[in-house]
Amino acid sequence: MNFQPVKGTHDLFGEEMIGMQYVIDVLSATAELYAYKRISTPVLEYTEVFSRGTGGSSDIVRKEMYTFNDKGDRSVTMRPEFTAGVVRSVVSNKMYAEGGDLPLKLYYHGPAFRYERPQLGRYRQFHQFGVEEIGIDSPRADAECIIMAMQSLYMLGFKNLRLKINSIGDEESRNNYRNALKEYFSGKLDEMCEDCHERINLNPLRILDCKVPHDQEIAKGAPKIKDYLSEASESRFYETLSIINDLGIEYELDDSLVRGLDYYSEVVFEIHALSDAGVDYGALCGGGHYGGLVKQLGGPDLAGVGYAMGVERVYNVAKDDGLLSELDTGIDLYVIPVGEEVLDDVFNITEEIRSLGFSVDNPLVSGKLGSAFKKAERRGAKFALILGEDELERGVGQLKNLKTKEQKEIDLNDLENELDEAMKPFDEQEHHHHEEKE
RNA sequence: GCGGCAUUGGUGAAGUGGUCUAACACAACCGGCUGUGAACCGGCCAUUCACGGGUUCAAAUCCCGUAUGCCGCCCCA
Repeated sequence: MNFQPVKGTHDLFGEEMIGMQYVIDVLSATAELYAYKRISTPVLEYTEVFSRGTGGSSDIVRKEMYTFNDKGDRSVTMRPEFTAGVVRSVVSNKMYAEGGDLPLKLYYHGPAFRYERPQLGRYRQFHQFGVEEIGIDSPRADAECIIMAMQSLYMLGFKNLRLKINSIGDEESRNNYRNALKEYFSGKLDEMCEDCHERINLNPLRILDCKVPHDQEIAKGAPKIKDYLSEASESRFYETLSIINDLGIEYELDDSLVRGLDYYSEVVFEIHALSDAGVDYGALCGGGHYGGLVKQLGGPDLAGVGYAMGVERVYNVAKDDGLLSELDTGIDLYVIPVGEEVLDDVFNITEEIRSLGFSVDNPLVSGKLGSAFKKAERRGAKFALILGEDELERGVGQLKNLKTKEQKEIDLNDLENELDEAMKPFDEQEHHHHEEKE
């Protein structure tokens, strides 16, 4: 028996776990700065939440979902993305009715599932972090959302981000545009790939996303969405752009950017980053405005805006760029007992130190002093506290700074002050570290 | 879902049909060494080369299938 993890899934532990957690912490902290509150919704939803919410024309819903019937013969799906589930939750709980504190500002993170061919930076079980702002319909809200996405990546230390942005307009704009595209492509369909034959009926916007070179050539001559935007959509788009621009954030207009999910309307965006090593992990972040989704899922006619990030992708680029190299993963202290006789006392003293708020460990069993030091090293301990019979009799311990190798005798009856004193330089160091980052 | 490449111990890997009961290195563990992490020395560490089948006197090495990984397509975070 040699079990492997299920294809496209992987175990998260050690350095990677710490790094992923750090990424999530920074993204969450940024969301909190923008007054967002965390929400957690179920992994499982009724399939209809996604088929109606995420949209039946999207590839995600059409062929990438983990869908099955439960023992009660209900069709359920493991979420392929969060937005539909979060909006469903907003509607189920009538959050919009709660004292009228709109807009709702919600952030989330957790695993999502798509049945795809695994590749670098793409897994079947992967993690998303995202935000949804629901109940406000303003270009300023859209702009704030985009700015927050950029800001949270800057907080992680990213320098070279590419913000791609486009508007796909309101319902009316898109209908007109879709018709124009159908007309343009229908004459050229013979030269185009099979997928595009389907796309023209399902959602002609998606043809613009086609990666087949010849199709791209044809798509270049296609009508542009910007020529079909209603006056309202157009002015709204330029207002969003000017807010972003005023903050000095650079963007790139990309009229082939249409996004794969059906609920988007008006402004849509993606953030890309190549790692310093030149590795392309794909879009780090994607999102946009959605006008009709809340209503589509049975709620009132509320607009929303949001984005989602791929946590693994963000982590991978951040790691390649060395942004995670100084994460502090060690414990404060490792207590080293000398001799079998002191184990009980060491156990109790360790507990006492924990109650003072320091992370501390000891080997629990007696062994060679050298191997205890090695354990301390592997735990990343900043200090070792050596305790033998001699010390315990005198009520003292040998506190050794494992980095500088300096050792001094401390009073065990005054552990709190002694340890606070010893840790001080480390706390300051960490403090500076954070300041540099922000 | 389609196409390409890959898969040797905890890790990096050598090995392209017999000399492979798989080199070398690192790590781990044990001991020399029962109060300070080193160095040194000794020991130990894949009867087995992803899994299943085939070819052959002989296979880690060739062939087929399966699984997984990576790359491209598709799609997306």
